Amino acid sequence: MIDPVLLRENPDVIRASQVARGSDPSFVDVALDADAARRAALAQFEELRAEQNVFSKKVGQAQGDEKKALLAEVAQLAAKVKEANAAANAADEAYTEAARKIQNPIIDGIPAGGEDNFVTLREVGTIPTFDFEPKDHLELGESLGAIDMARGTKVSGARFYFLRGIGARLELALMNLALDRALEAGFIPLITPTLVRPDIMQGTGFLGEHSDEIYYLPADDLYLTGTSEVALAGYHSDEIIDLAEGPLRYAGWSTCYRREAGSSGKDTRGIIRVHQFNKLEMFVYTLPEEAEAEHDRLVAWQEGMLQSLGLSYRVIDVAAGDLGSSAARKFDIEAWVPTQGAFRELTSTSNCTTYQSRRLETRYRTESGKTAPVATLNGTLATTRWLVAILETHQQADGSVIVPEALRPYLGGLSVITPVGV
RNA sequence: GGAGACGUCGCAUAGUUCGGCCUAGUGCACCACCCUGCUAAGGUGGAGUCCUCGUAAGGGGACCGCGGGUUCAAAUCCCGCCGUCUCCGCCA
Repeated sequence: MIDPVLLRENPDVIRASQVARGSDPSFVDVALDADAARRAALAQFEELRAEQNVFSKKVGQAQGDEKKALLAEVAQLAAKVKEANAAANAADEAYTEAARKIQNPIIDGIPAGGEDNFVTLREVGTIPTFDFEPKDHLELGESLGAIDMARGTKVSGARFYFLRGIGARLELALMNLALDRALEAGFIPLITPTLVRPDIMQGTGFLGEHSDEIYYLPADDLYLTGTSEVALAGYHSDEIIDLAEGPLRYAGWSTCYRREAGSSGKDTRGIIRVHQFNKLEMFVYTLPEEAEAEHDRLVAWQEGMLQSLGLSYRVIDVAAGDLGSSAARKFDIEAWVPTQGAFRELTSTSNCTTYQSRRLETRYRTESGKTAPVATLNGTLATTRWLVAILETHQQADGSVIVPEALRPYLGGLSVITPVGV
């Protein structure tokens, strides 16, 4: 939800943001009109209600004929109040609807344009080269006994898989490494619910543009979350939180469920794009003026992970048109996937400024004692997809894979994964 | 799934019988000041959230789990929903 004060006082900023995103700037004017109408309707209702309150008090004290007279007088007023109340409610809803169509104003200076207009901030690591024909992650995963796609499909359908043996262990090792890093940085670990109620799904903004992507259980009126961000954002909804001791940083682990409805035919091979995977997500509640610095810290923690795993990657500043509606800026980190000859997204971190917290009503107390919306940020610290880059990057000619040193302590010191007997 | 009880301004509670005396009382915690010399107690005052009008001082309105209804008037009566607790049933 956008800041209504910004809308009223500085609509041009929002218009410019809408244009940069490739969205419709006319929503701004619709919302402005709706805001004015809403306030007028509210004022009218409140005036009538005040009048009615005065009368009601008198009626309560009056007796006999005087009471009768007052009741006659006030009867019409009651009808008017009811009408004005309905009008004010309708106007308020109209405003909310209009305001929700406006996306979070982008942070000044981020690239304009769509998916292909990102700016590469830096490339880190050397792109691996092989003096043999590298295998892709699925071929490796199958020969290592780590990924079983066929049985995943048998049991659950396309885009489902089993991680088995070293594959299962590797994923747990990765998650544990990420969790330890998060703990070092002061994050509070959370294992989150993956089924949430409609109001939380709505509040986090996922029911809008992502609604096709979401699994829904009609018998229970619950949604399966595609990321623990949903539960983490809902965690402090409707609360006034204390930021005096610094930001609240949570590391949420959960399984994530995605329908991948719009991506048929894309990434059908292997575990790059699947209906179910695991993720450790960072989520931060902080002061609005701290948000950009925190955003940089989140990227730094992500880069720390990728570097420890010996992956080659680039950090991109995602263009305005490719942002979700809640994000004011987004950095993706993409790792080199050798058999694709391309960088593929492994992490994503968004600065949602106060947009998300306004919807969910998460506030803090300013020094003057007033409440104000907090800023929220989120970012990936590890997901199942990372196994793709790890396996492919560290493969050797004989089909074995070298375990990155950072993961070895979590695998009982194992340094090389070798193919299982075929 | 069945039966019952309950949901009040940070926490704990009063108020719901019989609608208006509730501008929602009290205790704890909190803030300021006073008193007092001592790991404390006491006194006085203040303080909720949200919207809105106003340069301001200061007004007005909404909020007693959520949403409707009855009424001149709802914390209080009626309906629906959500949640919590207890007992029973079922159960990976």
